[in-house]
Amino acid sequence: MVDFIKVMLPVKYQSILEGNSLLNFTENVNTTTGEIISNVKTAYYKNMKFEIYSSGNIFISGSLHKLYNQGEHNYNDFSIDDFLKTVLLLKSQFSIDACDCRLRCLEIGVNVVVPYEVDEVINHSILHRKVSFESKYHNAEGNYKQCVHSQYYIKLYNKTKHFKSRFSDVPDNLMRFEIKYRKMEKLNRIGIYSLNDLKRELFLNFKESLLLEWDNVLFYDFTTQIDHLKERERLKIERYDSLNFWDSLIQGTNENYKYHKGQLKKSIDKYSNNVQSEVSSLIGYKIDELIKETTLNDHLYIESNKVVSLTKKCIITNVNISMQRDASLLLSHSGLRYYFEKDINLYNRIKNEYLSYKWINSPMNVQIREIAHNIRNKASNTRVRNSKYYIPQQYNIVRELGV
DNA sequence: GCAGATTGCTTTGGGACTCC
DNA sequence: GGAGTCCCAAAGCAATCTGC
Repeated sequence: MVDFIKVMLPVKYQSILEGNSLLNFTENVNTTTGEIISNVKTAYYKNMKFEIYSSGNIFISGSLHKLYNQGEHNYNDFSIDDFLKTVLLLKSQFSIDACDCRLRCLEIGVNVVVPYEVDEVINHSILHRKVSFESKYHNAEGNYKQCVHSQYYIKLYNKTKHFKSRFSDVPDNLMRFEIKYRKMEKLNRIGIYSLNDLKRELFLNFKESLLLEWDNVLFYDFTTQIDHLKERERLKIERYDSLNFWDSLIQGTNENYKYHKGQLKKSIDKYSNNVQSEVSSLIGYKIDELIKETTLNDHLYIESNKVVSLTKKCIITNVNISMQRDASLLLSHSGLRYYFEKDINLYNRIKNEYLSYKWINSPMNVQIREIAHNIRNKASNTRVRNSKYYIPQQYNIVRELGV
């Protein structure tokens, strides 16, 4: 959940960092005179930047999430336990105490697999608290959309697009929603001053903030079905998809803006899948998963997972189905429920692939029933198809494999 | 024996294609 | 253009299995 940080360290760390063999500090030098022309020494370690200023100020900045991943990426989940391990890594490798890390900047965010094209979701996010989203590009982060407020930024990323070419296990439709606090006032108000203040219980505040700010996105729902309406009514709703329309409203009275926001909400409730609310639930689930107490030392949890570790895989989805009954060949209800509770990313990937559009708004138990149904349909339809193509005496590799 | 979980098979609906 | 055919995905339904 915690990603980018910028912290200030006390002056005592100058000699500690300069003496650390993992850090190679460099300075800008005039190549003709040999004179040092900058007032800062800089070193890099796995995406983290270490700066020592001649004034005595020392800063570390970068993504803790990427540091945890060897400086490579931040597309996977970064739980509170992973964060705490990374803080311990700062201590063990650089002798940096979390309580000495005075926060200057903090980014919190969450990666969720959404059941839609991420670009569709991002492109229909129009405003955040009356401020429009701008398209941005960053060497390390790729394309993203950002909304600038005086104390914080809101950012939306398509992580699949950004990382898929480099990492094969990036899930499809992976969206990142992020708040970057560039002023500490809001965080100070809830007692966050240093890295050491980022305790488990405070992460519930982060959940609240992320959900609140996602809810504050003015979103035109691209699943809105209004073809059947009279043209006049349809055009009234379609104009809500235009940034220009909302821009003109922002210039006008607040009442008018609120009226149209209300009308947009009504049309979303009436004619769409309510994508924003769906994504909100996914963000909530994901955060709950990231901040829950670790079970790594829980004996019963380890024992129960031993069963799952005896890898027996579904012949269609290729996921582990050891939690189902012994004779199972296909991922079914209990397996899907297991993944819904323990690996929502995987569950959503399976849901995206096997749940038809018709059931997308159905209750969870119905969705699970239909996902399981479609998985066995796939097995059965494949079997029927193959039986047509192969004559009985012919060697059939598909039959041999049991598909 | 019963309820729920799991599976397999048949039927249905719709899209793509061909032919007249 | 529309009738016929093929193919595929999804829905419907019944049978079997499992745990209590």
